[in-house]
Amino acid sequence: MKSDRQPPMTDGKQRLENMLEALKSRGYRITPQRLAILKILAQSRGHPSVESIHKEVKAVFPTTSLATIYKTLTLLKELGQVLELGFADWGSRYDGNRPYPHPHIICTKCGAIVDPESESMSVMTQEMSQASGFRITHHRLDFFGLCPQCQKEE
Amino acid sequence: MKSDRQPPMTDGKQRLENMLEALKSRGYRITPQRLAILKILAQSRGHPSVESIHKEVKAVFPTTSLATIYKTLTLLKELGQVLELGFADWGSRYDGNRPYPHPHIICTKCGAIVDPESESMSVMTQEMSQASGFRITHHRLDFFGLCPQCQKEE
DNA sequence: TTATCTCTGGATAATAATTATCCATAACAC
DNA sequence: GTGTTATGGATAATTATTATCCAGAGATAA
Ligand SMILES: [Mn+2]
Ligand SMILES: [Mn+2]
Ligand SMILES: [Zn+2]
Ligand SMILES: [Zn+2]
Repeated sequence: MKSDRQPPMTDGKQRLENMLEALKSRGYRITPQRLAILKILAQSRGHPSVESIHKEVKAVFPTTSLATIYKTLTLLKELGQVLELGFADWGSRYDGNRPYPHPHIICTKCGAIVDPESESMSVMTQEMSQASGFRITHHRLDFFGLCPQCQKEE
Repeated sequence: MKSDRQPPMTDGKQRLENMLEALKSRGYRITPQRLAILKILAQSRGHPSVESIHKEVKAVFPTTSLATIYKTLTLLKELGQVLELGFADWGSRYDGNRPYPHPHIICTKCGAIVDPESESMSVMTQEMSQASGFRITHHRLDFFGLCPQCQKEE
């Protein structure tokens, strides 16, 4: 009955507050450019790319450099406030709503990335650690395929 | 009872035959350089990098170019004979023994990559497909942490 | 408000893995 | 063996990301 919309852990507002606090509490300045980037990350549900963030920020501050986007993302990564999905073949994508490892489903045609609900990773991590002797710190799980929209257009 | 050694689907010999057949049957030539690369991929269990393959091949054919390694790996990927593990931050690693999606455990300190035994991915894939509406074609699952050796050296 | 001090943004160069290009030559079917 | 054509080697090009540099914005206190 209820939608297939995926509610984040917290709403965008709360996430923005968390990010701002993470910066402020460590003495980082809240500049207009940074604020704009944080807002985009906190509100977006589509795992934006560096380019798309840059485009959005430039709509408000036209002189914004690409380097500023990269710098801010690097900072947020260090503070654990954003999850980077790095890809070998194309640019990275970022999740500011769930800055911790979680599965993703990626459309290989249009590039859409969505967050499925899932829990079973923790048990699997446990098993892996047990069997291999590794002390596992994090993981990355991507599913690839065609989204419903792109299936129609086939 | 049985060892913790990880037996590949087939032994190196058989894998080499499969790869050679995949090339021959489609009209690709078996050059000394290609043969050397295939042997390395078929025998190695450590998910070699382009650089390490290059180094090994050059030991036999000193004039071998890095481009040749890349070309051969691209070809084998197209034929489904090697699995590429692409990383955003460092070079790719390759699995010639299990050229299909399977989990990996990666040491973030020394770069070791091992194949754990695991089955539970297929059920998880099923769930994901069901819940998201995606038609899932493949996946990628990496666990990151410290290998037993690097834990000791901490 | 003003002075001071440091952090940050913008411009641009540098980096590094991978891919593209070019052509002499090795592979292989005949 | 010969002829055709794919392949190897050298090298340039590509592209996402990082490093560098410095003017100026933001914080802070007088
Ligand atoms: Mn996500
Ligand atoms: Mn493997
Ligand atoms: Zn799509
Ligand atoms: Zn290690």
